[in-house]
Amino acid sequence: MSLFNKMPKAQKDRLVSHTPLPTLQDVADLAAVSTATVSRCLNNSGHVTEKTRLKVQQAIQTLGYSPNFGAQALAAKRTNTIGAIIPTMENAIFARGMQAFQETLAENGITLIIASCSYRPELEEEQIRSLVARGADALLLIGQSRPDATYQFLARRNIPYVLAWAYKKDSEHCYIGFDNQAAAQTITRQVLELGHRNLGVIVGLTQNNDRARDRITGIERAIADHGAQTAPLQVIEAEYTFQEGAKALDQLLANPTPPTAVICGNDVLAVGAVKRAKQLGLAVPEDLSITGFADIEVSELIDPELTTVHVPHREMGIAAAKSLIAMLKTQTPVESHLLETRIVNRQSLGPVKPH
Amino acid sequence: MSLFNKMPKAQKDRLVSHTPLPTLQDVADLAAVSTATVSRCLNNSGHVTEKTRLKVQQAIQTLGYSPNFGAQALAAKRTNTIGAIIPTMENAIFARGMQAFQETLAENGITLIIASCSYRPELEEEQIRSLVARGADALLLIGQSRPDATYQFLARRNIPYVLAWAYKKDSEHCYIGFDNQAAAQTITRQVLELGHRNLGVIVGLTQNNDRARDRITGIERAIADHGAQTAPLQVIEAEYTFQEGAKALDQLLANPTPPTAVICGNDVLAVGAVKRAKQLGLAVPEDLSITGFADIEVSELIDPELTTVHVPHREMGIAAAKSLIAMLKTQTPVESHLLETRIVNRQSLGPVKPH
DNA sequence: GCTCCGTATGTAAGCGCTTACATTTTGGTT
DNA sequence: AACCAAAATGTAAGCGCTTACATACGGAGC
Repeated sequence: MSLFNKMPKAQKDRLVSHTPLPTLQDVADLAAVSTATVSRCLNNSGHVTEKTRLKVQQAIQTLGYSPNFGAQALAAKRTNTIGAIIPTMENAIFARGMQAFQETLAENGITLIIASCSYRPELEEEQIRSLVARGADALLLIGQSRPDATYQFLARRNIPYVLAWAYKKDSEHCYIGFDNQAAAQTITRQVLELGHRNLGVIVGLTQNNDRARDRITGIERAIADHGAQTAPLQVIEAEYTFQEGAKALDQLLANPTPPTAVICGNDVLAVGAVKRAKQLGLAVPEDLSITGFADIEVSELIDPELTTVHVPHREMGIAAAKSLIAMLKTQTPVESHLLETRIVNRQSLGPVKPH
Repeated sequence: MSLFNKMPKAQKDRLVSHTPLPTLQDVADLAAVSTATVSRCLNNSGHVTEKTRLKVQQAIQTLGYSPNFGAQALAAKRTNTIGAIIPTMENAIFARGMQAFQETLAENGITLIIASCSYRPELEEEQIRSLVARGADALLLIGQSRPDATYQFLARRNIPYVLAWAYKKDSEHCYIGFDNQAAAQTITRQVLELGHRNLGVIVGLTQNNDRARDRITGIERAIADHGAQTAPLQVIEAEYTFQEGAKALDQLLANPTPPTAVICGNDVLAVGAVKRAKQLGLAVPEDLSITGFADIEVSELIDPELTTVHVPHREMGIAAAKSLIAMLKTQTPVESHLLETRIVNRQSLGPVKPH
């Protein structure tokens, strides 16, 4: 125990460089009102005369008062904070949506806490607990696949959440996203209609990633529906980097009967594959067609530009924010929200080459 | 006033679907110790027997206890939360660094709150206040240019901060970054040494962006130092998108004596310019050399691959996190940290074409 | 001028933790 | 067995807000 700690508070204050911050009480004193009135002004919860409101505002100004977050949270039992746990911030796939999400929250006076889980479910679990412990009033989660215990944890704590970047009809959960399977099915159908009969697939790692799995299902279904004879489908899983996309293409091409079209589960892999194809002297799409998924910026950068599935990233982020805010306000669940995807026809998909 | 609100608490509890969450007191009761002991276990602040620690842990388990954030923050006067305000999450320039930043914070039990300011200083100011009001213990800010009042606000509240993505010697602030000017100067020197005498520059909007300004200064200084006769430097400012980079190149090429080399203030613009050059039928680097800055992923995607300035993004994010944590722990300022950049020679820069 | 009532304001009880200080326990010495 | 310091644990006072309820106020209606 140091001497310092034994000092009376006033003496300490003189030694410590900064004076204590003004409190609600200080504001109330200066404005000659009660703390309750000041609090009412701050949260504009009505029942305050214009005149007193001005007095209080004045006092807040001169003192440079700013509310204490912990006290506010403790007393009000809410933090005006929403958490989001995404696989990674590095991947452009989430960047735009999260940006819109954050902007929308900010417009509503809500702060975003963000955490990433590197596609590792146990880390996600941990981050969920951590964000809740940090006082997140609500959560944005990506996709659906996680243990029941996690959902129970959230229910027990009465924490609203939405599952974004995915959609499922008639679910107990609130989805804000698009139908990965249908979208993949549609673009695959288009590939088939261009005469391709030998398809290759490159997707992200499907373990713990329901979106990637759904996309594969969509591709398979399109092939089954189409009926025309198709060579057995080769599916390669790869991490979300250009390099891995390139490597995956190599694998696909190593096959004695290489595919004439490669459907990729996301733009990053697709763009990596396109680059590799060009390096190998293959013309895209003349020798090899390649499609993407997500329509992120790079898809327009690569030459040839990528034919891909457009996903309304910003719209999704905004919708997720609005839904969460509504849930918080009404304390009741909110309907899922299906967003439309569409195919952007650019240059990387063409008809199959006649022999 | 509804009937509900008049009920005794016990009756309410029976009506409301969820029972109240367990508190520290509940844990203490179950473990048959005092709340102080439980608290000491939670914050492992020593002085607890292994035996009691186990008892407490047990009780926490069975109750599913999790501390109340507000109460903790209020009593401890800290939130274990660090805020970051970056221009945008969409831009890959910050993504990797922020990812590393967040990972490092998480390893140290600290949560990241993130906000973006769209390169608008008044919004940044607002976000700073907002994050502080949300209880951020410390802040990461990008670059240096902001009003004195902002720094005073932080000083008054005793909030440590680092300025990242930039560096300045002998500053009162703590910088964690690299020397934008020196890096730009070095790559420009290399361009000049390859015989180029007519240079063009494409940079981000310099208003409110000291990094962009520093890079221009570096370029100008390299030219001045080099001494050889050089055509007047054309500088175009552009927003951080591929499209704007392309447009800027058009502007540069519209000049009667177009540059033989274009130095770009960042990779996004550079890559946009490369794509445009190819569209115009210019061979890169044979007809036109183009350099970037940042070494983000796309620089390896474009063909030809970009010669650019490598910035240690992850290292910077980690260093920023560590510095902030140290400041929080020691309550004293921390030294600035200069990170090294280096030029990555790839394909987009070549010797000037002889006539 | 008095009553009544709706609205503005005040009072004060927590909210669930942390931590300084007080007290008890432990175990090594004599 | 008595003593004592060190270690473990307990006690209780806040931390700075929100909000249910109590009270004061002021104007309308008589």
